[in-house]
Amino acid sequence: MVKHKTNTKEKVIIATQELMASRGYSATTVDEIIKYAGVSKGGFYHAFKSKEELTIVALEDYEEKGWEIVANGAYAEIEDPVERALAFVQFLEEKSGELWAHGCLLGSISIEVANSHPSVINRIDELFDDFEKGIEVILAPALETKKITEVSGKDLSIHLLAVIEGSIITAKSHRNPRFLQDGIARFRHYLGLLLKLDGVEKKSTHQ
Amino acid sequence: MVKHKTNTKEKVIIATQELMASRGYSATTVDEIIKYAGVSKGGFYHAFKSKEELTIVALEDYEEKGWEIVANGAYAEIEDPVERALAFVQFLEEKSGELWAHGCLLGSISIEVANSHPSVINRIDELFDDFEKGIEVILAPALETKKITEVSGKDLSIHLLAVIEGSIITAKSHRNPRFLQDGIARFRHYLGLLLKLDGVEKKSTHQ
DNA sequence: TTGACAAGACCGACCAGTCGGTTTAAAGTT
DNA sequence: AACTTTAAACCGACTGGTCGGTCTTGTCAA
Repeated sequence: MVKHKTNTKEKVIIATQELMASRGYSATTVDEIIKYAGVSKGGFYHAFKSKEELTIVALEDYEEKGWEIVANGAYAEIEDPVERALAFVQFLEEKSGELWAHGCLLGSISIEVANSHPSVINRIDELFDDFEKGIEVILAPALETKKITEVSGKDLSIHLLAVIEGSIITAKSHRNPRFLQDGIARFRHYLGLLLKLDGVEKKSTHQ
Repeated sequence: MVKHKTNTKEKVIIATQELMASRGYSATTVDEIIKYAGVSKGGFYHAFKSKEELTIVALEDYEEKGWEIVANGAYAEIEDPVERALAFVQFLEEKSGELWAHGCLLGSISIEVANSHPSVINRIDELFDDFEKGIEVILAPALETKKITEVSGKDLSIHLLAVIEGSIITAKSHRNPRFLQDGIARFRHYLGLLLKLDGVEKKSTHQ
């Protein structure tokens, strides 16, 4: 297989991720995608058989790239499980602007396709599960170390994802990305209380 | 001015609220709305001048009806501010299926119109603010009673809204309304820890 | 030659919105 | 009560434009 210089697929996928994360599925047209990507309509339909198939590919690529950034954070080298879990959440907080600059692709799409595009919502379901399990691996050891049984690692990872998705919505409606950062910080505060630590630094500067 | 009794507006508004909450703005067509409402195209455009104007009216009505349900909860009669705040969150938990049966209209729309329909997103911004202030009035006294200053009532009300919006997304993608209930319960757990209460009952039953 | 793409005309379905005409019912007239 | 008047409420075929997707022709690199 010889590699070509111009990769239509990649450009289209990136355009789709940015446009759909900020506008959703229906409001993002194929014509907009190809214009944003600098690609022709013929090239587009040579690379993808439909808008729906492209969406699934874009979702999978989004999960892969996103998790790569998360998995390579410095927190991973901390040995103490409790400190590692808290550092992980702080890492998300710091990288939130980069990770969800245009919104979350999974969240933006899942809202509108739940009853109309089964193949898409099924894939989103699985990708959310992957994220959840990845986060659980980081949070659960902290709970075990502190012998906390009232909440499971799975519960916490589901909740963290909900906080992120919800904070993206409030950040969008208020047109202020700080709401996302503060939302994650608030989860960290919860986690700190749960792990019975004192002095977890926090900020609250909405406005 | 002669008054004619009619319910076209109301039927259209209800249809719009249900359809747009579950599909978003772009994916909800005017033809679908009128079919769902059992109204003609002419009747629709006699009552509303455009889809965008209808959306704003539907949002305002949504906020009004939603807050009416919330404001009339039994929690309001509890005198102790701490118990009242916790009962309020539990009330939301119990009513979540009714309040957000099809998703949240504000959340579903805000995701996709942030960069395309300024008048709509401005109104959503204000309506979210109204909700926030309404919740703050309920949560802040609990913090004052317990002399908690590390988090403000405003911070908490913003966070609760984010948890609800985010949990609606995870509930939709996993096709399981329990995620919403559990998300609110998790916030109640946080609030309980914060108010330094022991024995706040909690549940965690994700599959 | 072959495969990856460019360019863009074109298709039928569907979109938001329009328009001329019809129905309804309250109010005025007898 | 029986009529006419009036205007709002309502109807649905229709319009211009956009949608996702197809198709043909052509370019260029390996």
